[in-house]
Amino acid sequence: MAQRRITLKDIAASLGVSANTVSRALAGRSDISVATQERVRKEASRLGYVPNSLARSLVSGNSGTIGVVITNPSNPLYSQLIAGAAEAAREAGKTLILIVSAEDAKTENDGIESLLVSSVDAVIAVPVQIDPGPWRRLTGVGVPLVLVNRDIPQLAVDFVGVDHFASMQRMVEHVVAQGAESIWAVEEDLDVPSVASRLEGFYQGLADVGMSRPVGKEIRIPTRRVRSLAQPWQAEEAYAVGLELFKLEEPPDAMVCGNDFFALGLVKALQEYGYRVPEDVLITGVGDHPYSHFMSPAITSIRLPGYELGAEGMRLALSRLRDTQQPKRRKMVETEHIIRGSSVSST
Amino acid sequence: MAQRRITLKDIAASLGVSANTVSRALAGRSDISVATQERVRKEASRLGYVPNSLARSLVSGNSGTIGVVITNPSNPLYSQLIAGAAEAAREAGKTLILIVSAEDAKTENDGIESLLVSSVDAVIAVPVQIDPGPWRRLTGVGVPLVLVNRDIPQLAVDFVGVDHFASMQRMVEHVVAQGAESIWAVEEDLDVPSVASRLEGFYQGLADVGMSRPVGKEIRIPTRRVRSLAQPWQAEEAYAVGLELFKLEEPPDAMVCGNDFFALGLVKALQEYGYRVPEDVLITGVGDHPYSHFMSPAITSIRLPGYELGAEGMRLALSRLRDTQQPKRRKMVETEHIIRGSSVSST
DNA sequence: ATGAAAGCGCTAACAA
DNA sequence: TTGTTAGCGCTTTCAT
Repeated sequence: MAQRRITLKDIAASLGVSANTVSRALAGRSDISVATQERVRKEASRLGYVPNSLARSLVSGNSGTIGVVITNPSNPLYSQLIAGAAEAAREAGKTLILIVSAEDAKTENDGIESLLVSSVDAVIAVPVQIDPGPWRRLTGVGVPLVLVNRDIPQLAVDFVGVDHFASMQRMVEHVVAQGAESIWAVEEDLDVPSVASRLEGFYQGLADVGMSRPVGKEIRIPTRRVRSLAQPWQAEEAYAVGLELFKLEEPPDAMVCGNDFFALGLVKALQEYGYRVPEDVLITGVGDHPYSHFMSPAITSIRLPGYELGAEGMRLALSRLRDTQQPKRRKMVETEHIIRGSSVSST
Repeated sequence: MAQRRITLKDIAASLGVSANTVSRALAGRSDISVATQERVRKEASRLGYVPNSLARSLVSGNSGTIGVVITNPSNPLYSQLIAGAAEAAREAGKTLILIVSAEDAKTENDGIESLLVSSVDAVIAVPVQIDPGPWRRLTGVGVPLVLVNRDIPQLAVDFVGVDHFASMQRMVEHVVAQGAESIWAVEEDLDVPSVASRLEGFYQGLADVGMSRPVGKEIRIPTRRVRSLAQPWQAEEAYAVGLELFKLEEPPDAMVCGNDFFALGLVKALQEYGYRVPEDVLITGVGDHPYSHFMSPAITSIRLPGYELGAEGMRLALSRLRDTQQPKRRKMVETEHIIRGSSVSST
């Protein structure tokens, strides 16, 4: 069963050469005769040799692994990010170590620690905490860090993200153009830059059209950290919050949500109170989740290119691995407003 | 910037003891004086010591890493699997190395190879290929393998999955009870055990109620491997296939789909031809994706506990790590039929 | 073109 | 209780 793995030494012994010769033959170095290279290669594959990257890394000083820290794979944005990062890592021959923080600072810290212990060559992360301290554990020992989607300006590291501010601002303009006069923003209650930017964009959008806070209102939906890992909680929670809310007051004529799950839940809650979407209330989301196109009404949303975020984040990390000194880069990937039935006034 | 990392030797030198003493002090071994332990610990944290797991693994023979091989993170089942596996790994203090095979055998093989090179202690995998060969690369050198959702009986390794056969059989019984007389199965065209089991269950369900193949028909929707990583393709593809299909022939009175995305796309295609769901056609899915409850009509589905699959798979792997000799286990997790509007006859 | 020796950071075995 | 030695598997000098 658990037979000892073949090492360079085994090949060397079997061939009557030194381990060193085997090493260089397999590395394809030019200072070794072609004949020997061939003999070694053949014997290696005959014995089923697999290089031990642990030993190799110990010598070379880099492990060939990249840490990826995300908050929640059940969020389509982040599952696509994983896909993009994995594909880019594969292309580069790097191994991907995954940390799931579950939107929890403690778990994130433990994850950072374990990445340090694992000697990852670089890290790309969607941070939970704004506190730069824990992340400096990485940058402090020279591990390149690339932040994705949520920036921490104090860290001054590479960043790839989307312009949540402008996206939401434009979404407000859209619903205003559709005749909305009373608009609510619906967001998670996370204290993270992406949510903050969208809320700023929300108020800026209102101001742009001469509206002010009285016609705009924030609904913050509490994040359920625990359940979120097993199942996205947002739609159900938005539905429940909506039911309670609409019992007390009339809904506005537009609700711009921070993600499509919220839109989903609110549409259902609204319908239970006899409101129609979009006739009575316009609804928009963010993320363009794969089902949004197929709802009735289809959900207006902002497409966030999660795959690109992951792939580009990985590329930035690999690039910095090659050149540590290059200036910090800040890359924004394009979003796309996809206007669908849920936000198009029928009047 | 990239300052050299602190090693045991640094602490030893700074304290005037041997590296070995430091090692054992930090390991909390009993053969070291409490006073020394305290001194060492304090100095270690003062210097910001982080153990090097590469070196540790090289000595100990196990890396503390578990490989997780999935086909596609954009599939909610597998994104939840990742979450479950990650959480279980975290609890056990293990590091998770992620491989995304993209439903591609070549990519999967490369992934297996890189897991070998990485010296993972164990692997849990949703296999693409039925060919046991590549997987024996792992089992052959004593790396415990746990298969999830898709079994490869020839390998005779630990398995955790769901009973796709019985689930689909029961789903057929359900639509028949709702009055369906002509039923189509809609599946991916993947040659994997899960799909095969559902199709067997489909025909068994028909046979159970005295129906035979003429009233049952298979629609196989081609898997789009490339696009699938960036975005789930199933709903769009099912929609497109549906449009073409219904142009040629009338739909049956029930369609049982292999996943909720297909159900989504087909409902839309049906509606474009003026058919109503569930009045004219009953539709069911598999997976109970997070939006299915919120569609109108809500989609009947089979809940697959992805998080549990991942967590249990990881637990099986860890358990085998502790005891290599224990008998192979085959664990089935419960599914749940969630009957919603899309499959409830209104007559 | 090849071999011998040293060492990456750590732990286990054996001394003292 | 602590230090010394050896070695995990590999690569990089430096000889030969």
